[in-house]
Amino acid sequence: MPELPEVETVVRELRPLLQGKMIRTIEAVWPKTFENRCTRELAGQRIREVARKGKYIVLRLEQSDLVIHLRMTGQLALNTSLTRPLNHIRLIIHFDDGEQLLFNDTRKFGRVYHVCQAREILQRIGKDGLDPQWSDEEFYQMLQNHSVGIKSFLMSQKYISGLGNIYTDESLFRAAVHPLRLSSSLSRKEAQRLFESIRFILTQGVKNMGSTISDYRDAYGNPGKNQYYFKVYGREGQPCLICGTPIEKIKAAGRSTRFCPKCQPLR
DNA sequence: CCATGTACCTGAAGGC
DNA sequence: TGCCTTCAGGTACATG
Repeated sequence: MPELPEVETVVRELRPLLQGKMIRTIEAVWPKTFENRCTRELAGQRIREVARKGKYIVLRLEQSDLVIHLRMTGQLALNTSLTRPLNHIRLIIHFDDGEQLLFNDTRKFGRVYHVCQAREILQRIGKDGLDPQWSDEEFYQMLQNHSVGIKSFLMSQKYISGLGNIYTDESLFRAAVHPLRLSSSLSRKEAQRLFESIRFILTQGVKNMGSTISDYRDAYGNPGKNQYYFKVYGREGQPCLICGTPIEKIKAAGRSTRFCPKCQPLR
C-alpha cells in the first residue's frame, strides 16, 4: 500500500501530534510486528522528531530510534484523533499522558524496529525520491552503472527510495519509457525526463495526500485523493489519455505493470 | 551481478 | 450459497 506520498502524508500529520510525547511502554499485540535490536530502555524516552526516508518512518527518541515500515496494509494513528475504530491493531505505543499510537495492519507484514541508530536500517536504501540533493547527472550515472530492467531499478529502493508499484508505473508513463527497457539503455535525455517525471509524480501524490486503492488511510483515517489522477495504474483495457490506445498490463519485476504500448515503445 | 520464485498474511473478487 | 483460485500500495531470502 503505502509508497512515499502516503508515508509522507502520515508523517506530516503525526509530527505535531507526537513531538515531545514520553513513551511508557510498547505492547506488541502481534509479536512479530516488533523487533528490538537495541538494549536501551524505551520507557521514559521522549519523541524528539518524526522523520521519513523512502517508505520508512523514523521516530527519533532521546537515546535510540524507532523505525517503522507499513509494508502493504500498515496504518498509524493516535487513538484520540480517529473517528472510526481500527480492527487489526498489531502494536500499541502507550504514552505517559494516556494517549496511544496505534499500529493497525491487516496483513501483518508491517514492522516496528527499535534500533540504537536509525542509520543501521536506513543506510541500506538509496536517497529519498524527493531529496533535494539529487541531480540529473547522479541519476543518469546510476542508470548507466546497472544493467537491470528499469521497473526493477525504480522498485528496488537501493538506488532511489520511495517508489512502489503505483508511482513507478505512473512515472514511467509520464517519461514515455517502456517498463522493460534496460536501465543502462536510457539516453541522458531520457534519464533526465524520467527523473523529472518521478519528482512530478511524487510531488503530486503528496499534494493529493496519497492514493487510496482499498486499505490506505492517513493518520486521521481519511483516504487520499491521488487515485483520481492515475493515468495507467488500474486502467488496463481503457484508452490511453494521450493517444487512445488501450492500456496494457504485463508482468515486470514480478509485479503487475501497466503502460501504453504506443506512448512507451520498447523500440 | 541479475532474474525469478517463495514466504510472510488477510480479505476481496471472480469463476464455476 | 459455497468452494477454489487469483490478486493486492512490500520486502527478504533462496535458487539458478
